[in-house]
Amino acid sequence: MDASALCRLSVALDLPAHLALGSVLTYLGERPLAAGTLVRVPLGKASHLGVVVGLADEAPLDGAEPTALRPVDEVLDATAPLNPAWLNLTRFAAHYYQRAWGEVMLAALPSHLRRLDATQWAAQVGKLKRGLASAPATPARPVAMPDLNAEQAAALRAWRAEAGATARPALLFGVTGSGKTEVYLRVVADALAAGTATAPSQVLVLVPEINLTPQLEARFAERFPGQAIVSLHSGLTPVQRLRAWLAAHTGQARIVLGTRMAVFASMPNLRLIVVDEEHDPSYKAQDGARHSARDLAVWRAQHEGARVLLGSATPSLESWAHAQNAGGVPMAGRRVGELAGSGRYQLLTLRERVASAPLPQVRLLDMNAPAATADESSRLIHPVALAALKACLARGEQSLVLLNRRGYAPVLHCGACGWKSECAHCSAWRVFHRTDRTLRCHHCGLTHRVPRACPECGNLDIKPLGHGTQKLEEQLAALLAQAPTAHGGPVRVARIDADSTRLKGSLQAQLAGVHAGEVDVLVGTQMVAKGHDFRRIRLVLVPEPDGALFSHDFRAAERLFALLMQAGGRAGRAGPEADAQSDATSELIVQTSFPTHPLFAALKGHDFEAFAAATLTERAQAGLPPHSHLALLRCEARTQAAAMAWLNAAFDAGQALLDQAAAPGVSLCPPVPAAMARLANVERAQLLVEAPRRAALQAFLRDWHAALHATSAALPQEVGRAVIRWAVDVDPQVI
DNA sequence: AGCACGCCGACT
DNA sequence: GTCGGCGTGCTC
Repeated sequence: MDASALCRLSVALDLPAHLALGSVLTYLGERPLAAGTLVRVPLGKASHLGVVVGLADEAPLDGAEPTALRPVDEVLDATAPLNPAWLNLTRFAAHYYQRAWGEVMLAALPSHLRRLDATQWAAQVGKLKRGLASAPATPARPVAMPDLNAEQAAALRAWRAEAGATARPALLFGVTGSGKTEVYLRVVADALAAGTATAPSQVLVLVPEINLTPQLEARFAERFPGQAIVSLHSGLTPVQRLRAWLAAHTGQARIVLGTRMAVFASMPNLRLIVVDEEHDPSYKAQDGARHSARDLAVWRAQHEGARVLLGSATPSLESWAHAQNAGGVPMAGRRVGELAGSGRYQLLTLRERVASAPLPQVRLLDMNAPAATADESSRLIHPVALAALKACLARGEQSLVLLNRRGYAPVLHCGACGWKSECAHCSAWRVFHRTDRTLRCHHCGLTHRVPRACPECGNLDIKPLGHGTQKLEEQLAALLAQAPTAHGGPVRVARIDADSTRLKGSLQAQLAGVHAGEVDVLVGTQMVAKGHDFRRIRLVLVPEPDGALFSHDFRAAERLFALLMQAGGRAGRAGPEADAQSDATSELIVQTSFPTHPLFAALKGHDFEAFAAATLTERAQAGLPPHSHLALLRCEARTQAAAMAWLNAAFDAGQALLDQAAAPGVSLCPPVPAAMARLANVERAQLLVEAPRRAALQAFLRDWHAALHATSAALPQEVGRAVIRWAVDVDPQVI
């Protein structure tokens, strides 16, 4: 082989971040390969999947020049290379979230691809192409579309009024039941119609959870017959995911529907991204590069000439601030979408529920009142709430009781010696599950049979403290046992939570049972509050929301408000299946010991805007997001002392950088143990970084991150050995 | 992270 | 005499 014909290729690989090597290595290629080409390259003994990111120049490599570059093993060229826009997206995400580019790219590719050689890859691609060629082309019949109400039409007009390079991201702010999905369907139809025969448009639709994909996929399939729709989420088998990814990458899939991972789908003709329930915390990844799929969706759309529509009944304060006029100052009393003004985001507003179904009445029950403290059952279910449940039963209506705590009781307690069922591996209680008589840690999975007697003192009288969904289900059944029902039979109480839906398909089956009217009272966790329509439910009861009001987590109230609004929205949604008495008002009952809390006043008025304005003011005063930008440096170690020692060194290194005044306004908080200090026998601590401007935070993180490797190398060996890993979390969800 | 090489106790 | 314990070190 003529050595002069060889070229040096830069190839990004998924290498562990603490490796001093970086993630882009240099290999010899027989010919230049376009950036974005998939290759397999040797590294040590094994062959790894990598992505060509360019030709390496003749300058010396990072660190010592290796004695000999190794040639690439093979080129996976059965498909087009990943396009420059995708490379830019992953590179931006890597920089922004302080991770290696190769790690982000390889995590964004279907994992099954790593196991294929060039021949197997070509076979997969061929299979997909043949499959598509033989699939009967469904004729694209025109589909009957429901009429838009005035607000939906106005929102669509406003959306269409912005076009081209100057179009802003749009925030569709619409109460539950206001018909946001219909607006999504219309803007998707627009985007698909705007494509050309040679480059048919592709659309990406993001949803917060896998559970929501089937119903949305059905809705899109019905509206867009003949258009290839694929789903992309972690519930797929590796091969299914590979196929869906490939369909998106080749441009054959016109609509890609998925969870946060789908924001990285390779889509050569991407024209539109819809982010449904954009406020949902699930969009923020909690492992690897802790990216926000919603934020990346906005960035991606703006850099690929696509448009982006964020939708929510309770937008994130970040998005809400962007949709206000000057500099994020909220403006109360805004009129409908068409008047949406000069924010960074276009605001589209839907205030009315479709078919004018009324919003649920919100009733607060004061749990300090004598009626609520008379006996144990009243402390759980206020007599007024119990009466409302009974009235529902008598009328043959369904009710939903929402408790965000699964299991029977959150902790088991010995009254004699004070023993509690703590987890041996986590700083948490093991939860009492009565159905299988176990104590289970919900964090690490540690499970034991419930002891017959106190393990500390042998006392036989150990008692569950507090209540979870299992106990609530049991107690409601007891409290309602004698209540007359419209169907004449005994009351039917059912429970839907992560425990009852462990088996594949069981959530859908249980939801179907509720829809079929086989359940009178449904007990559930937030799982049932999200996205599922219960047209027969007239009453939603939230017995214990107070925990979130005074949480150390500054976003807890925001999440509670969203959950309560969403829960209330489950009640009495109008629709073709709504029963005859659909004009009857539905009700959201909230039991609280703090009835004067301003959150509840806003809830009563269904007034997200008031809640957002008040919360934004508080955040401004406290210097919290969206008025500032945060990052966390997290450290995991075998001992808390090692984690703290490591973070203290990182703190000093960061402070030294700040003393050079490189990043204006950035400040560091001293390290503290994490809220859950021990998880699965790993001690965790963290250090908060705060900055008034995103750019300053980014500049600081870049320099700091580079310095941290040297900092940790300089620490005493026993600290270094005890540290398991560390990582930066940019824009953390909880601090 | 893998997966080597590398130097000390219980087995056929 | 080997098989294997996992301690350190390297991977373009």
